[in-house]
Amino acid sequence: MADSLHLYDTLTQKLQPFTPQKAGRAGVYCCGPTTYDVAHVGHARAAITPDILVRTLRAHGLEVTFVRNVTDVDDKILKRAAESGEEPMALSARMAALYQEDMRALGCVAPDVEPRVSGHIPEIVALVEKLIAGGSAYVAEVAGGVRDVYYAVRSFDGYGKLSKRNVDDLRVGARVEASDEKRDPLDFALWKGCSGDAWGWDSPWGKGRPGWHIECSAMSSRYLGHGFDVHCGGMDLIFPHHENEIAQSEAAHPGEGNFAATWIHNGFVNVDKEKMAKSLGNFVTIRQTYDRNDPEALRWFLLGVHYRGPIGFDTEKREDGRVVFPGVQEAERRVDYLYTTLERLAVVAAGAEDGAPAPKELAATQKLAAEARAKVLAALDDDLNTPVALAVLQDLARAGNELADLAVKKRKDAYFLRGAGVVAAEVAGALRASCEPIGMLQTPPEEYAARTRTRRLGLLGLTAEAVEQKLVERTAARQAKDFARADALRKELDALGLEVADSPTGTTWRVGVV
RNA sequence: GGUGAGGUAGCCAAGUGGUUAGGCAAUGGUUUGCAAAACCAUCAUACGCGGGUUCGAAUCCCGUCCUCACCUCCA
Repeated sequence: MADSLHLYDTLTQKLQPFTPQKAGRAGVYCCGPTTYDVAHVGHARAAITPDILVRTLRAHGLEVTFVRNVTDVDDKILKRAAESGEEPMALSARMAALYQEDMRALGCVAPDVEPRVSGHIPEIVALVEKLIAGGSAYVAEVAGGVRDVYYAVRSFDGYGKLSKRNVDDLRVGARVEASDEKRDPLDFALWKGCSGDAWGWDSPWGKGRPGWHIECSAMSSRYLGHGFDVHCGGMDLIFPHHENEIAQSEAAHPGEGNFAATWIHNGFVNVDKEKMAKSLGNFVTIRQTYDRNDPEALRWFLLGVHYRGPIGFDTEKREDGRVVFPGVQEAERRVDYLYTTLERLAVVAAGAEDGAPAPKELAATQKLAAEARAKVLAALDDDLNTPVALAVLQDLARAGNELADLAVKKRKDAYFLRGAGVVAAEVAGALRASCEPIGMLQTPPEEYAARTRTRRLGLLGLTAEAVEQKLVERTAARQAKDFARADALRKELDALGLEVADSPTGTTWRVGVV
């Protein structure tokens, strides 16, 4: 596989063939959340990108160690906790749990290791000591006997190589804070000292907290070693976060090569062409989308655009005041389509007979099914091109529906149905197998149908019983050939957002995407 | 100012030298007691603008306009 997967590497700014550092294995590190608030859609995108990468690597048979950290010690956490009177670690733990829940619902594979800063203070302290000993960092006295430790940016020759900046440019346009403690305005904190009663840990420099950046150097090294395969994160982390990680890690491992072999960075989620961000106040939380739409719809929505490009997230305010997310709604209809296709195929597949020959007119469909997973993997090999992967799935699903339509048309042709059933099973299997590398369709169809029905009925303020009652009435009217009455009832249900379908085998209903 | 990412048909979005995705919307059709869903067809000789290279350019080169992001916390 090593030569089929190509990833765009931020460091070299080129599409690079992926070659594992250790044969048969891959180490992936992803910058996880700082746990001071609930995650928004931008965080979902940042999580789903490494998810696709890890799935792709595993689909190729590599043994992947996926590390995603939790930054549970940070000034923002301290500030937020102080506002509400909550203990900082309690806030962190609460937000970390919500984050994990959000990502699990999104269908993201769980990290193999999910290290927290609070559990790795000794590793961080050791790394800072090493940097001081190597001349890359220095201790600075702050008022009141408190001591900080700073990284001396100019001591590292490669500084700026990831973000394509040079230190002098930075200096000119710098809005970097100069302070008395820093020898150079560009220097950044490795350890921030604090007084006795403040939130902190003991260290050789007195009580304090780790600076931002150092935790990722310490924890990635602990679990993946220096020079692991892929480091992921949002594009806004390139500078300064990842630049600083490189400086710290490479200074601590002189002569051991690059900190990470490949850097991939996902683009932003935009609202009105502007980056979704806490500071702009234009963010929508992941849970807000889950309230309205299925988590799998959000996944489909996010995969519809290549990870490096911007993706627009629209919100629309309806007359009744409710806010909807048109893009995610559209995605939910697509997800419905896929699950419905699986259900239809299952019906046809139930009529399969072992060894029955596949009908000639389904030869092209069989071919599509046989090739689908390989096509999805080929798309993912091309720098995780998920939009192309989705197109493959839709082509296959269309073929599946064509088959199901044909089976209805030929419902009296027992010979055809036995063979078509075999093909239907092939298509359904291919659909599932092709969805697996992108984490779609991982729920049994009936479970998906049940959970979306429940959610949508709730949004509409309806109960299944009320709907069923209307349908009983309508069925009676239809049997009495009172079509005027039947249509009136249909109209009524339709206005409520319900889709009623009459078929030879009876009437079914579903709630449309709301 | 420095650095980076983008501008593709009504909308979203793949495509990086020659047969080019996929989705949404719209219109027509198959099906249906009527519908919905599904399927078929059309919309699609589109690629910010101006030059150039080439037998041939959305794709390469030069110039130019516009948008966004990072340079401060940020996924």
